[in-house]
Amino acid sequence: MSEYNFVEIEKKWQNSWEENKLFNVEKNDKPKYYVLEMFPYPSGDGLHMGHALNYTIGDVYARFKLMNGFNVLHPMGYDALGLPAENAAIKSNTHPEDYTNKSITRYISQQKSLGITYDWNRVVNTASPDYYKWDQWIFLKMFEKGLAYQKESAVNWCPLCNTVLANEQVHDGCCWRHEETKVEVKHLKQWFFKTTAYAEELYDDIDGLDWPEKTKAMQKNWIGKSYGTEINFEINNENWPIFTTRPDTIYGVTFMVISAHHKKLWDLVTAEQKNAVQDFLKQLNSVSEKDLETMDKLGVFTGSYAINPVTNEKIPVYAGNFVVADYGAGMVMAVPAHDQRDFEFAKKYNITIKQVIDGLITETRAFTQEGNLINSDKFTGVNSKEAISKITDYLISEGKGRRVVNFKLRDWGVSRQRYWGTPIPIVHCEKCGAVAVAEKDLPVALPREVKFGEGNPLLTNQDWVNTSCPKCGGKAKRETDTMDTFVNSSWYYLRYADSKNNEKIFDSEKANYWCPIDQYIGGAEHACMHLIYIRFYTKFLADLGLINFREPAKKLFHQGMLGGEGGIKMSKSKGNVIAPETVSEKYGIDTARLFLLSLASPDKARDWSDKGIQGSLKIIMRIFEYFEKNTFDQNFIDSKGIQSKINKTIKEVTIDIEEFKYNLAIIKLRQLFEYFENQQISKSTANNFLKLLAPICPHIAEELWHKIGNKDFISVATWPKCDESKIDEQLEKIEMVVSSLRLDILKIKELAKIEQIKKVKIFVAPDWKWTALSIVQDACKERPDFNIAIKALMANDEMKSHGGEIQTLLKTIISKYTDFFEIKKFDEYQMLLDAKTELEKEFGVVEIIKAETSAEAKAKSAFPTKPALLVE
RNA sequence: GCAGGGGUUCCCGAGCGGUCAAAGGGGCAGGACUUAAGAUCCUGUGACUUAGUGUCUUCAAGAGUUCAAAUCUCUUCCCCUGCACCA
Repeated sequence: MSEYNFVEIEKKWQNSWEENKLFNVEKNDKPKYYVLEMFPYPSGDGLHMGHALNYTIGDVYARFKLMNGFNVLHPMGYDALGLPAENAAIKSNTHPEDYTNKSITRYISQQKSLGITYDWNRVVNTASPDYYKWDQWIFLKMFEKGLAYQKESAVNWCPLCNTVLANEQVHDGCCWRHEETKVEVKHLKQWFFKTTAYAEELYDDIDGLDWPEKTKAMQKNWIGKSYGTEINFEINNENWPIFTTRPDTIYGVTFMVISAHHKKLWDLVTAEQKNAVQDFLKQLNSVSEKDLETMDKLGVFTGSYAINPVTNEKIPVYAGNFVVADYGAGMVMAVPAHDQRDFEFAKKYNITIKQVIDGLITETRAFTQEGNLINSDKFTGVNSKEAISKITDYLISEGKGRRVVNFKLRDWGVSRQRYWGTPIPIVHCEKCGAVAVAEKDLPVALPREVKFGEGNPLLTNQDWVNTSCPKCGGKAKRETDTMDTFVNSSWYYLRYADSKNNEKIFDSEKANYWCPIDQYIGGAEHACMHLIYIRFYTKFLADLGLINFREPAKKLFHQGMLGGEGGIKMSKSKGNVIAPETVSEKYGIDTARLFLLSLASPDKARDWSDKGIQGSLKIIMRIFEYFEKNTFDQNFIDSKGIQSKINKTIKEVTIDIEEFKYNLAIIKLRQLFEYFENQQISKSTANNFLKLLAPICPHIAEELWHKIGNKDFISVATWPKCDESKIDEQLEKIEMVVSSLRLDILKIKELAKIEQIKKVKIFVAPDWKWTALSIVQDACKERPDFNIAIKALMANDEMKSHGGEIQTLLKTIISKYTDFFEIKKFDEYQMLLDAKTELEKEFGVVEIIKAETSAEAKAKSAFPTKPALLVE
């Protein structure tokens, strides 16, 4: 008997699948299905088990759909541009291109050993000019339509590196390379994509998506549609329209707060306040809103005053760290009496708190609920909810306000002052300004020769920077900002449809055939950013007429995170990263797949465990041995039990996999296997079992499939169909009854020291529903039994104390709930008759005795919820 | 801080109003097999109790709705994810 040599088996089938091009797809007559896992950033650390889990979840689904007769597109690619490659260049003097290529090579070899159904002909690599050429092409289209534009915006700046820092590179307000150097906030002219142009559609289309509800909720909150009023405040004779959802509190505005990152902040700062504001800004050493929000709410007076449009009061304007620069006007009207944040700010800086809604304001809490207006001139007495529209109407009639719909979503800042990104195809000409590079001149390729570590690397290659203007031919410089890497991942799924096209971004017909993605799989951490950008791009490309759909992914699934041994987060620094190759060598990748998927529902977090995987190996070895030991005959007739069990399993596993409940599918497969493990099964049942196993453990399924004489590949075999007529729930119940009776009999035999069983008598009350009722009725007449009866039926102690009046109630309850409690006892009686033969095989004579009346049933036992047994 | 999602028995995790002392796995304990170890198989694994059974205590904590709550509602505590230059 050969042993389970998983390394050899897995290699063999992986090669065989590749040689036979099993997973390379083209358009055909079958319905298409596009399964996509979010592509990885090829990090130098290589793939870890968490990636493997993600791809395996997708792979099981792709294999399942493939076997269900779909033409399945399941591609893989690399989101290869990004910060880590550049950090490696700075820290270890490796060129980002080399770092990336090395990482990709490693990723591919690791992924191939996972046995995944990727179509390796369609790989995309975003760092390749063949790919990012089309990122640049899209940029030009956006520029043409006015959706790509420049404006000033704040960045983290390290004066020592002389460069912009990513939020990630700022640690506690200091530079990642210079721990003593405080990061400064600087304003630079940067490129933006006008995502807000699609805000309404992005928001409205969420409802139509078959995505997790929580993700949809997060996107809605992120886009943040709100109806409000824009009110004109005058500051230094200039009009500032301020957005608010609470115009009802306009009479209570006692100060204004402008974002500390606002581009017009300095217009408001007076000479006397200059130093104070400068000092304040120095305290802000990150542009990350996360940092700002967790910091104390700080502010400083700018020296300017705004005029309240309804009261004409002069109110001070503060600069604050908790106001978002790009939302609304980047300034808020503060009503400390009725907003908690404003309240705390006012307390801190001793600003007047003016109450305008009747309600309780304490030392620590503002009154933020609904109420009647006070101190509000002609609106005094109006309910605050009504006042929202009344005051808005008034402001409109005075020409001091208007109704607006506001979105929290902001335009997407795509500029990065870094090397390893897609160059922005713009040339700055002294005369013509920002000019688009001609389409025919794309791609604007990254020059290899640059210096890292100080300033923007692209600026260090003057040959590349200096060019001529595409418009006037005069002297010009290239844009040295590159694009955010989210740009690359916003349309990659379309490129897979036609990944090698040199003429076009993709062939529309191909994209429309394969896309949108039917099932997208990736981490929940992308709920807001990536998953909004990809939707934005899809809508834009649809508007260009390139595709005929407006949403990228029909269905979305978030896999859970994989933690390290003992629940500790897997990380390089903790040294607990599990590499898939180590695992495949030790246990085989099928075992690893089975283990990872059996641990938890795919959307839940789970932890790696070296011990746990042994359990998975065990069951795989048992399956292997079972198929080694047995032969499978086409003409063998399965027992009714096996027929029922296999069909039920087919039915349930099909649903479980469809719904991503792989862990439950595995439990059912194990139970099926354990059921037939010591029996003979037919060839077709053996085939069906292996088919059910194939998506989860494809290699061993393929191996055993061939071993039992099949010639084609199980990976592309047809998924088994459930024959409902073979499912016999009654039979399964009987089996349970038989096995529990059997154990009971054996136990009695042992206890009673019976050498040889001569006869088994089983007593049952036939019409249990009726018997129970009559027992209760009897019991109700005589107090002593009353409690027993009621307790047994209702298990409700409260009932005891209410005495006789309860009888009527009981009857109702019993007739209503008897089904839950008692009716199955009658079923058991029927089953017993069926089970009789089964038991006789083992114990000789078995007699089933019906207790004819309730009195007789009572006599056998006070409350026999199980058949009474008498063994002689 | 804001937004979203969670806390289930020794551990990991199913369950998401009645058949729930709660699937499955792991661990642990006992038994079978073995010279022994390993592997494998069987049994047990909240407490007390019975031949079958029953009673009590459990699903983060507290309160509530219901004849009935792990499951529904509210409050509190803790954990995870995201917060726009990590991808």
